[in-house]
Amino acid sequence: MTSPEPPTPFPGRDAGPKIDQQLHALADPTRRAVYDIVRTGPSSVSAVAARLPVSQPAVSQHLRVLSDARLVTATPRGARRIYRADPAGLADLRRWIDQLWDDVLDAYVQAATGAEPEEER
Amino acid sequence: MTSPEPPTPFPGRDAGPKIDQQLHALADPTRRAVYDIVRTGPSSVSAVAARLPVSQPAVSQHLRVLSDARLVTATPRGARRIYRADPAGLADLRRWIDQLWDDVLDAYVQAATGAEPEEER
DNA sequence: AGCTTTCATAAGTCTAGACTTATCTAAGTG
DNA sequence: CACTTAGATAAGTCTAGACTTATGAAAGCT
Repeated sequence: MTSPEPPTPFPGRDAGPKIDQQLHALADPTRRAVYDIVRTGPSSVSAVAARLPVSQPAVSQHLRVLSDARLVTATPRGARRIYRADPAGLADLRRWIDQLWDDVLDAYVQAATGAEPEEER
Repeated sequence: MTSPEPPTPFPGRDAGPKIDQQLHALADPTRRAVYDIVRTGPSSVSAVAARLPVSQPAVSQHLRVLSDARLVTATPRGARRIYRADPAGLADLRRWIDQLWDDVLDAYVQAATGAEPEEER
């Protein structure tokens, strides 16, 4: 075989905007710390800020990113807003990673076992 | 109960440098595209660059980040360097997410079921 | 009604990092 | 050998985004 196509100009396959947001959200250490606090136990913004060496607005901004990524949800409780982890959002990311893992492992064993198409240029 | 401790000054728990590198590596869309090409089939640097709208040095730099994060490995093949996905690196990230998922789901059902310690201030 | 608390948002700063072009080395090819 | 090809690295630019302080809007408290 070895189709005579040009180098396939562009894969175009993307992880989708949601996965992109979630990876971006968890890539920052401070934001991960915010998430760790919130997921351990539901917390208000100021309660999170009290445990981290950053300002309250910084925490609000991190929680906004986590909320947009569907990794946390907010529930108004009087003047406070209680943030908690949203399992549904994390489930999406987990599915994505699992799929990736299956693909990678599959390609790996297939390369190790007999058939090796090797590199493509 | 309600322990009389101060707000627990800092969690200090971090995902570790390796997970941090891997999340950071996969958080960039272009780098994810590089990874997608390489994981689909082992490729040289120029083969990757030919399929993406970025320069060859950009691809080299992305592959460096992916390599440092143990997500890809390089094998010299003459003047070329063949890059392929490293399952071991991805396994680390997958384990981390799975652990996170277990924790989050656990906290969620525990909050839903009876015992609700609610927010902590 | 004021005064306080809680939080989001606005606006500005400053650094990380995603790109570029310009090399330099190493390995193949005539 | 000269010449090309492959890729890494250096150096510089420019934007995203992680912070800050300042302020405004709700909600509770006395």
